[in-house]
Amino acid sequence: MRIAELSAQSGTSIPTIKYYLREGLLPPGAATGRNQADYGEEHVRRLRLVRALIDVGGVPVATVREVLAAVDEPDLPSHKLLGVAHCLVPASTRRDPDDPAWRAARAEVDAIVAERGWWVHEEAPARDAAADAIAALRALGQDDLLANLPVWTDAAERVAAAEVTTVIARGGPADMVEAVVTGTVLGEAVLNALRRLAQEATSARLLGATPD
Amino acid sequence: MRIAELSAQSGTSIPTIKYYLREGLLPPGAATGRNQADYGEEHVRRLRLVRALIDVGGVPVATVREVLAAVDEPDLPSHKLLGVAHCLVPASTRRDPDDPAWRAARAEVDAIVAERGWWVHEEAPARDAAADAIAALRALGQDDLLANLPVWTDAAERVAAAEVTTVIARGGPADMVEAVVTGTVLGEAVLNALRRLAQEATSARLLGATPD
DNA sequence: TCTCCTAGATAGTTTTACTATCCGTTAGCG
DNA sequence: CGCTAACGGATAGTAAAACTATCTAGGAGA
Repeated sequence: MRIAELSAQSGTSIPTIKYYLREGLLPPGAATGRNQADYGEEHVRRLRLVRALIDVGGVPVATVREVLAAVDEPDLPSHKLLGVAHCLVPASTRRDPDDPAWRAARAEVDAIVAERGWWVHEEAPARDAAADAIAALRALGQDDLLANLPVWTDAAERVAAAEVTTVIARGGPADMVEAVVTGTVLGEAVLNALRRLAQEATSARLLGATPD
Repeated sequence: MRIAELSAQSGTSIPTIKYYLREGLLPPGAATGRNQADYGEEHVRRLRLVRALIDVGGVPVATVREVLAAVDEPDLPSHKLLGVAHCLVPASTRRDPDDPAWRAARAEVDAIVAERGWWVHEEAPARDAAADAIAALRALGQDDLLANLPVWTDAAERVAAAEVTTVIARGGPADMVEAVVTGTVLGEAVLNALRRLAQEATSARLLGATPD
């Protein structure tokens, strides 16, 4: 198919598709002439993935490129599957690893990981991301919210167990890595939205709200 | 204190503080002259909250302003506490409420809410956000990941119960609404990071990864 | 008095994610 | 065969967000 049909099928404007081609988010179509190229079903599929990551997941274009490069890696060993998701943890600007308060938060994260018997790289970006949030809560004097850390950890453990099982149930490595990416990003979006809904429901129940 | 000390105590540059003042994220200091103002401890505290929401939570400046306006509302009824968090659900651009696939996803969300006996506003933005993510997963043909919906819902329910209990345990309404904001945004950051860690740990366990 | 700081206003910068225009080429229709 | 509309590729322009810099006066403290 030509670019007009790719645009029609995906609901993405032609200039945007050209932009994604330039940025390497979409592989070029098969050239059939000096100024003609042929796009296939895999382009429609890839374009849908890109739009989902950007629109629903809020992933920056540059990060999508990194992730897709990993997805396209032909022989990705299965124990490195999750490594792809590391690209998706935004590395915070202005984090000060020398700040004692931050180091304490990071130690708290490491303690949780050790206590649960989790096997996680020492340099996993998610450790730092968790420390950032915990340090922020402490700095704001919201220690009582941190009392929920075990509940959050339990929830994370259960959810992760189900998700990883789903990924492994996939056949080939290509399907698995795609499940990792979509599961990480879109699963997070679903979970966060459900958490908001459950919060509203719980507060309505406990505070006895009435529909106005 | 004057602006230089506010800047020093918060680690935020003076131009940025002025920007936040202009944008209404920070209340003006008490004027002591035509070009002098006095800032207090509450300004330091507010500035820390703003930075946490922006840096750790990734909340846009405009949204922070909305949320803080609600936080400063003097007599917020307790059943409207959670309404403040609604500002924090980003309203997706390019969502098509007439798309049958999206309507199906939205119906799925409504079914979950009904089945759990949750009491949630019909127009809650989180319903639409959940539908967005579910519709995206379906469009990508990742139906097996959606088999985890009950697990996600369970996790959301448990986490929300703990969090709302913490909020209610706070004394005054001002403390409660601050717990809602920080708990929603920073709690989400903690939970997402822990989920990533648990995913890596689970995959290492199930796939038998070894540290290289 | 002299210098530095301050509040407030205005303008400039950087990054991100597109969007528009132009150019030579080519497909497809009559 | 000729014509028009679409194409691929390149380049330039735009819009929003989040700062950042400069300017103008007017105090504060030594």
